[in-house]
Amino acid sequence: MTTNSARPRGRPRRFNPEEGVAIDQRLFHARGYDAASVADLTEALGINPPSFYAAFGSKAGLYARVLDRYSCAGAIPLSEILRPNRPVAECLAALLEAAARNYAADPAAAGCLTLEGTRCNDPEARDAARAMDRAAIDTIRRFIAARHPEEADQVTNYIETTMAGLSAKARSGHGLDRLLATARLAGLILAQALRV
Amino acid sequence: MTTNSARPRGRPRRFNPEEGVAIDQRLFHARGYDAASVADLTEALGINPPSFYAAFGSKAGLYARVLDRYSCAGAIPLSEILRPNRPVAECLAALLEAAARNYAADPAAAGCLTLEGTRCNDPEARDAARAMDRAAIDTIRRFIAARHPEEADQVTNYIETTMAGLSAKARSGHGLDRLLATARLAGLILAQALRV
DNA sequence: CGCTATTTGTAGTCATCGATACAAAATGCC
DNA sequence: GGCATTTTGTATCGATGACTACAAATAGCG
Repeated sequence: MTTNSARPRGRPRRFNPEEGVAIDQRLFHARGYDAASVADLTEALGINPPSFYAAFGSKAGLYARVLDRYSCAGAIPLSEILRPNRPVAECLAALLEAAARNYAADPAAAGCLTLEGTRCNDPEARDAARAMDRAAIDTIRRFIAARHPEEADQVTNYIETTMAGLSAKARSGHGLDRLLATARLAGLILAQALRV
Repeated sequence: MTTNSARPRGRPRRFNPEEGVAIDQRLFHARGYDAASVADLTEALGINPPSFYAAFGSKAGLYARVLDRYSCAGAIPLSEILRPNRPVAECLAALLEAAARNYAADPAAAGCLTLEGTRCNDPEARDAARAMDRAAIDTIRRFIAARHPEEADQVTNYIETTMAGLSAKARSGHGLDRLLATARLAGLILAQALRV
């Protein structure tokens, strides 16, 4: 067995890539994928382009890691909100409220990182964001279909559209109060739609 | 009085700027402001950059003319939908339905040109789109406030958020059927919200 | 101390962005 | 015809985009 030294062979890194992902996550969230340039991303990390590309491969590569991190740190915790032992309409109303709170939590990085990412102009980054978005939507649809199979498609469409609207309005300056009021109003229809 | 000749003095134009605005309107709508390059815009018109800048001043200048044209040709006809002699909730439900139809009308240029324009990365174009958006929102708010002053702000927020969501989802591929179903579901809450 | 491996900083690459300089071309006016 | 005026096409401009070639620097290993 070879020695498993704590430090690898060559010159040591002067920055921590994991911390870099966290820092640039905020930058991507604040400015959007297109408007966050590699020059911005490297400057925020205090490194030069070669270190950036050695660590992350490409701008889109870093963005993929940011999206992964976002699902664990920053995104709405779907599994905590969509509980199998609670009425579906109640869960979905809570989801919309959580979206309002989440999207308004940081005014400098408003809206949903993933949802906004699905609208950028880079095909690779856009596809990565869309894949993440689809996964979240499928989770919601399956949660609804488990108890309301007939209404699952329609209500899922309504939820994702409302969340997209909340994210868009958060980015255009709507604060917590307005988002929350809208989310609650939007949530009122769910009980009817699910025939509770 | 000087002679008002039909044709001005110098070399005649080989293209019609008004037609150019109409053609590039579709291009802006299809790709978004940022992704539609001046090279694209001039090629679509069959002209070279100098003719483009002589006629429109700048890319953002053309976009301002496109937004103006959109309000007359392409956008939702607010004045036809928000009728003072019809119940407010009914008008707003019709507005959401019109939005669904309008945003899905041309799959290659989905969503609302103005709403999508408010999210671009060029400050000048973004401000122009935001001004147009604010004007539309104010029209809606005043229409509601005329008969439901207490609920005007909240319901206006709900309407603009829902329309932003519909536009976003139209661009992400939702067809007429899904948008319409969502718009109708969203419209159901209006009667309750306005205490009719 | 060499030797290898890896990261670093400098200084670029090439493509594309929006926007222009300039002279030839095409018209009206006299 | 000759001049003034305006648009045209060609061929760029400088700035910025993502990305890299290359050699000096810094470590472990023998």
